[in-house]
Amino acid sequence: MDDRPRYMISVAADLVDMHPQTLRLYEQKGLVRPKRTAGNTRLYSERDVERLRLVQRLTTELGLNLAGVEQVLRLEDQLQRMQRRLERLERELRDRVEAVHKQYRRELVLYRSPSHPVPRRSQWTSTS
Amino acid sequence: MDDRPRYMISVAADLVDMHPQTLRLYEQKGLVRPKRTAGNTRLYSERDVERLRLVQRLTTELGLNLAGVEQVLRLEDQLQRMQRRLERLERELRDRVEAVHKQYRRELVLYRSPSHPVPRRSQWTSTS
DNA sequence: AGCACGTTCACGTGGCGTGAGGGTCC
DNA sequence: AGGACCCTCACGCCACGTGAACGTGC
Repeated sequence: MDDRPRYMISVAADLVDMHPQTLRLYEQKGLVRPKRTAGNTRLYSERDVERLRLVQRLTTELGLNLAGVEQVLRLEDQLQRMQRRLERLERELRDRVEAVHKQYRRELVLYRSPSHPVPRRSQWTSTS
Repeated sequence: MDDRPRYMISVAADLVDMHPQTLRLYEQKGLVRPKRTAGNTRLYSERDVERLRLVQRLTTELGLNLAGVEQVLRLEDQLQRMQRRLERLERELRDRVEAVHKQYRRELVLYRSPSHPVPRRSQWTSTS
């Protein structure tokens, strides 16, 4: 949650076990964007460090070059947004169906005949 | 639609303007899987050629290495499957809501009072 | 004053495209 | 028999990680 910039480059490099020069290279390629102090010193946030770890996994374990890392980061971001949209849609499906049921229950109370009581909903909702 | 293997390697290489040796390299890395004749000659399908073009775009235009291409192909495939699932879910949402409406319309016909005609649906569906 | 930061340049390694050599199939 | 296929090996280039040199900030 608290994601303020805090680590200068040597600390960040230690945290992810990489060469400081490598971190500078990654910034130059636009893969991480650490903040800077007034004196131009890089400050890496926890999120920056996490991204560094991801880049490290992609390069050392999977052997991607930096152009590939950039594309993979882009696609994974896109995938994550689509994932969220999908979950939202699933929730909406449940809610909308429920809303329609509620609505009709209200209407039935208004319009039903006194001699014909409204049956329980569970008896006339067929779908699971 | 018709996607039979048909191009031997020199023809496929001409089609995508690449070196035949490069195509063999891509197969070795598992990026394309052309069929073979009984005499062990590679035969590329239209789909194979299309994949070659994609690999070409990723390598020459975007500068990925082959490990990166592999990951990007995997992610794009995943993205496409998720896209289809999303469309399916959107359709389902519409259909389910409609199904509930239909169900209640039937019920209202059965249970309404003769002195209280059922109002038009457009009047008691509030949500957009 | 000293140490870690900044940038730029140089070097080594490895991936990848391409060509050559030699064998096999139609 | 010739040409295009197969495979393996070799070479050159470029990306990238790393170190050095040198200047600047705390």
